[in-house]
Amino acid sequence: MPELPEVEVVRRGLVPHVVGREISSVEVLHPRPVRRHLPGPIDFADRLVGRTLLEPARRGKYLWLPLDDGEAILTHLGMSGQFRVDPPGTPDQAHVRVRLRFADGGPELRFCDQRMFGGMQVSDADGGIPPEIAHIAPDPFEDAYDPDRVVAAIRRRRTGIKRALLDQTLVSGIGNIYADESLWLARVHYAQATDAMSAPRVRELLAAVRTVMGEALEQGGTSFDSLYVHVNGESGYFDRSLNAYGQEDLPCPRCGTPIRREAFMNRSSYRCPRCQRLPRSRR
DNA sequence: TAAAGTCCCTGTTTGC
DNA sequence: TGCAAACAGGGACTTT
Repeated sequence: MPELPEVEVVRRGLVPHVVGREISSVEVLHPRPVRRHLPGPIDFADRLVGRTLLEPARRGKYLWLPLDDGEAILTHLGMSGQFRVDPPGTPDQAHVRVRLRFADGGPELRFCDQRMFGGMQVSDADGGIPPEIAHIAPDPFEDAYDPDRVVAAIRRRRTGIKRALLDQTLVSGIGNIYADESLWLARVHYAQATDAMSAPRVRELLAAVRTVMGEALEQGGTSFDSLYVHVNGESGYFDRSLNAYGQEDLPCPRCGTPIRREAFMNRSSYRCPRCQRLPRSRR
């Protein structure tokens, strides 16, 4: 499931394959992945033909391919989206939804998405951040990221800390996996009340977020059951480094207590029942 | 199956 | 007190 590190790996992987290439044709094989492009699939295709791609950019889990006219192809991988680069004529892998062909006759770009939570749309980005994602906060690796502001915003909330970490308008790029891993590293319970956390504690947790996602990035991202792969089809290795997520009943690497899985927000949360305890309520 | 991330809807709280 | 805006939480969407 692609979160920030996986999306960044994809972005870097795309750079040598798309920059400076002119799109010659676009094939939309399923309407759902372009559902956010309100003028429809035909307009989506028409708008792109003849355009040249610039260097891919990213904020949080969103990735966009800027075009030479200031617009951009804004994409989100959802939970199973992939970009694949393959020579023309290569048999399609499963779930190819959109295909871009290029004027140079070289490898084509395929957007594959089994579960179709992801999507693409042409955005009037005007050379900057697409307006559709202007409400998304900077991610921890951007220059615009300001930890002080994020700490303050989190402490103003009245909710559980994991819910706040997953709120892309506070800080972007964090999904279920890295939320659990960061909470484990910082020894924080997922349900910890945000307004009861000290500023240094929140700052510590945000530092853990950066640490965890930075390490994942170095290892090429996390991979699960082939849902996330590099543009060449290879998967990342960070899943071998997970300490909490998906580790139910396995010993906590820190204290040996079995990791527990609990339902939270219609999802699973993994935590060490010893390292990550909920403090007694202050109210 | 259960699992994922985002959007949308609803209900509540806050601020002027 | 009244109203609008912001916030919080839950479900839908989709596939295997």
